[in-house]
Amino acid sequence: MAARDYGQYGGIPRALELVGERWALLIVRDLLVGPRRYGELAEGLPRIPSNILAARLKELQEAGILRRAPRSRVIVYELTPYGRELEPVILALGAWGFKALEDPREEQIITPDSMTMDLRAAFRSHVAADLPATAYAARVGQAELLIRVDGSSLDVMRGDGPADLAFAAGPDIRRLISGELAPSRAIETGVVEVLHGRGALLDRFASTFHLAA
Amino acid sequence: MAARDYGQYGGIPRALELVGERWALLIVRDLLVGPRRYGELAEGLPRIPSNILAARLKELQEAGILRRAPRSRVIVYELTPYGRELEPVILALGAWGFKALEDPREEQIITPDSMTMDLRAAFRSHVAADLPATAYAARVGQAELLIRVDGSSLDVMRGDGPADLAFAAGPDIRRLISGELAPSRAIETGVVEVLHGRGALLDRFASTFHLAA
DNA sequence: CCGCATCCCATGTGATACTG
DNA sequence: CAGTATCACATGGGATGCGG
Repeated sequence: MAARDYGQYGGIPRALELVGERWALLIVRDLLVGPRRYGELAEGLPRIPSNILAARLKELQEAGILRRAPRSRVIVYELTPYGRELEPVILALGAWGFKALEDPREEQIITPDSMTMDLRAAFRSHVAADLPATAYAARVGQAELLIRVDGSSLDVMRGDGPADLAFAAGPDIRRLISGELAPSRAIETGVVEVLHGRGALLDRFASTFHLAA
Repeated sequence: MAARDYGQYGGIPRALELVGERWALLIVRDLLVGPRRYGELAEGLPRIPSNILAARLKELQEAGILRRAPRSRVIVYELTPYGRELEPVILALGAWGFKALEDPREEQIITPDSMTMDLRAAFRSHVAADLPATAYAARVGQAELLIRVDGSSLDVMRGDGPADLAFAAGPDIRRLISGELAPSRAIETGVVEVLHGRGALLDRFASTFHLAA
């Protein structure tokens, strides 16, 4: 790539040369959830122009961060091992940015992949380790996620499924994760709507996923 | 700021809105080493145009990441507590990018602040904890650094001073830190020139600072 | 001199249209 | 569906200017 140069020799300038261009880290974020087709990426990044998506995919590929892989007649993009090493960076960045979230603007949407990575960033494995295994089915905006916590491991999948607690919420779920809003209050005020299961399990959810300013 | 929008609501898009613009993270990196004046920042970022530096400083200030602080007649820029929380992000990014470093291009320089943060990223505190306290005086390119390791704590200062080992090196010191080049070979081949002290201490340096692909 | 602001041009980006 | 092509525009880069 060797695109735009910062004139410096060091780890950070080098990283920014590789993934510092606009949209690049969002593409990597979505691919950290799993391999994606071109159209799936475009769908998850609604405002990216197609020429930019194509250009970034080419650059990230040349940088050895992702590869095009043929999967039974269709092509998917997947991270290379080196690309997957960006996970700590993305999680740290997401945790930091999460704390600066304000109320969503009109046009801002929540995608399944973005929600998945935010949950990973907010996941407190040491807390979860002391809690019983739990499955949550969450609908947040457009995103339908099946969240399974078992010991200190977290698995987030798209779609629905059997769960101990099923709930729907809007972007205000951020207030639950930040601790700004207690679980009981979240239900009372309608920020979270319990669809199935004991609402008390939302306490467990809030202690498992927490990211405070 | 609310500059360019990604149309998504989440931690990572939010972070990129705040520090995703070109040069922003390099400014934060230098300020993580310590407060800096406008001219010092410009000196450490040789290729940044002055209008961009001024614009970024204003944006980062409005985002609550840094503040202008008057220090006895002159103004310095320093990180706010929230800005300092970017340190894990910068270190993770630097560690990742370090592994992708190739041979330096002609115009690429090493600045004291960039070298300092790279050393912090490569520092293995658990290794250092088992080694005797050591002070290194390193001259790498333009940068003169005094590196003091004591237990699991690391302190890097600009300038010279008393040290157990003083050495000079070029950008190829990367090969020492990546493990590509053994300390003894580094001295033999002239990659590292020992100025003072026992060359054997370079072994200790290499185990203290290590970042392998 | 330091701390910017202004100007101009090259390049990257964004919206739309289009093609294999 | 998976991208290219085109073109208007915003941003970045480099030189220069300028007030305190």
